Amino acid sequence: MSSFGKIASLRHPVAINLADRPSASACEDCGARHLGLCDALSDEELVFLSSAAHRMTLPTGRLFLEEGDAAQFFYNVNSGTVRLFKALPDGRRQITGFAGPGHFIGLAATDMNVVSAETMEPVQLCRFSRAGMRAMFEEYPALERKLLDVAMHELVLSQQQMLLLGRKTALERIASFLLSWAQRQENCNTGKLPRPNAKLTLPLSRTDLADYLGLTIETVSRSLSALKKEGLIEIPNIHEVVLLRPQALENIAEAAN
Amino acid sequence: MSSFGKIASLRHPVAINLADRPSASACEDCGARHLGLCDALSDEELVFLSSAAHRMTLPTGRLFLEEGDAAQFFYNVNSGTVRLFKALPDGRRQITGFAGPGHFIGLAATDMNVVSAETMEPVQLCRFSRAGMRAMFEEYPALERKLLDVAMHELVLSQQQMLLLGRKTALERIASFLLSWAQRQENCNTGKLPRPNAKLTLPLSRTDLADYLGLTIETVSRSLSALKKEGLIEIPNIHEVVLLRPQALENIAEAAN
DNA sequence: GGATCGCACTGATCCATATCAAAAGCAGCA
DNA sequence: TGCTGCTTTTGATATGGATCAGTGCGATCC
Repeated sequence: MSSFGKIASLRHPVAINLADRPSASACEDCGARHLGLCDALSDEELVFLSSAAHRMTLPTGRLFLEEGDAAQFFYNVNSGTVRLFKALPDGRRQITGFAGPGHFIGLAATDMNVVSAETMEPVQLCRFSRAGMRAMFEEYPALERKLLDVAMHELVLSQQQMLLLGRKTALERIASFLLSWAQRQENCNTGKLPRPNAKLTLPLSRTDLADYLGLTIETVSRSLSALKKEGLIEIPNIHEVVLLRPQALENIAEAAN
Repeated sequence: MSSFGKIASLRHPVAINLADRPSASACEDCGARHLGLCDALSDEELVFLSSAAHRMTLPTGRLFLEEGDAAQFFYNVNSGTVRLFKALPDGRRQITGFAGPGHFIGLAATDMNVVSAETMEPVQLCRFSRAGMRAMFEEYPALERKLLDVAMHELVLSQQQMLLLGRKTALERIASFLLSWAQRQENCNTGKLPRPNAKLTLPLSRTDLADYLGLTIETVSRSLSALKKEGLIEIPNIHEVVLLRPQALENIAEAAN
């Protein structure tokens, strides 16, 4: 099997399709190869890992990991989107992140899960036993290296999110979110501003958005309307946003003045 | 040299005193050994790593790592406390965490630092070159394993903090903070509630507290006063808090009702 | 002991966002 | 085509915490 170019950083979501390696191909959005782990491992190692994984397909709205439960497994998403969240007894909910193709779920756990995970669309996953994780690391240090990269990248994102939740206004949160989501889907996190008129697809409901940004759905809706009225974005339908003036959004998001 | 008991999880801060191993001893607060990395490495490996580290001492209020700068080094704290934060151009600040003895700083970076770091008291650190990190990992996989544990634990904490910042009220934030700080210093993060009348030492100013909890100093002050008036805490002086009724604090913190 | 300075606390007011209420859009379905 | 139920948007009002404005208080210095 041919070798693939090294992936320099984790700006692009790291994908492993352990149970289905032939499906690894150029990303239709950005052209990069979502190989991640596969890239770091020999064929022999891959065979081993594939056998350790269980491939599953889940329908929309399935809660497959619950905060407080024993952490038996960790997962790697192959397709679809998953929301990760924590909740308070009275129902208040904070979404801590979204996991798309290539993302890992359930790494940041001790013996219990610290977040819940629920599918937002039909989702394909590879499931790994946490118990066997240590043993896998012993045999395949490359796996561990990749996971360390992933964890450190997650940490960077969560620090950004803390700034957003702790100190930004509603409008700034929405602007920040639109840009970061564009990064995520359009330029594969190159750090560049999306081009004008970039079209975003949001699999999220307004409720998800509110729970991710620490706002209410009404405030989310009003802020989006405000950006629309100012001519910075267009909203053709609920699940699409067009970024007419990304630079202006960036100025709002980073409170540049 | 004698071998030390395995450290089962990362609930206890992981300390490495690479440049000064003899100082590793039983924690006066909890009796556990703050060995962390040392525990995972052989003496021979330790000697290598010690030579890779530069030991430094910094005075109070020293900004030694700035967001946006090239990420040359990462650090391990030996003594003292460091605040990690992100700031917006207009001066708003969000503290993303505090690093005490045994904590790592600068791991979650790509080629640039994503947070700034500033000492809150006189601090002793070991400094490592990031450039040499990969090479160190090749030679000493145990180092990587430990860092993965650390990163995953940080992730757990930051998810908790997102819930706090996005969804909790001022009073809930203060109560949550007091309990988590107690965990940190008193029972070495065993997950248990601190005992009644546990005394906390806060090296933080009210401004730090506000910037960590996403509040203003006035609200922090008012919330602490409210808890005092209700008889849940006592505040002998600015840098000390006595938790008279931890269970009641927990009820507030987790919105149990 | 008194003056000065930097924080912390407390009170009064304001405002950004939450909450409450209703209308509008939209998908599924008979 | 219209009915039903759900989500989103928009409008009116309420409120938690921010902002503004003192006051208090302990440390340092003379």
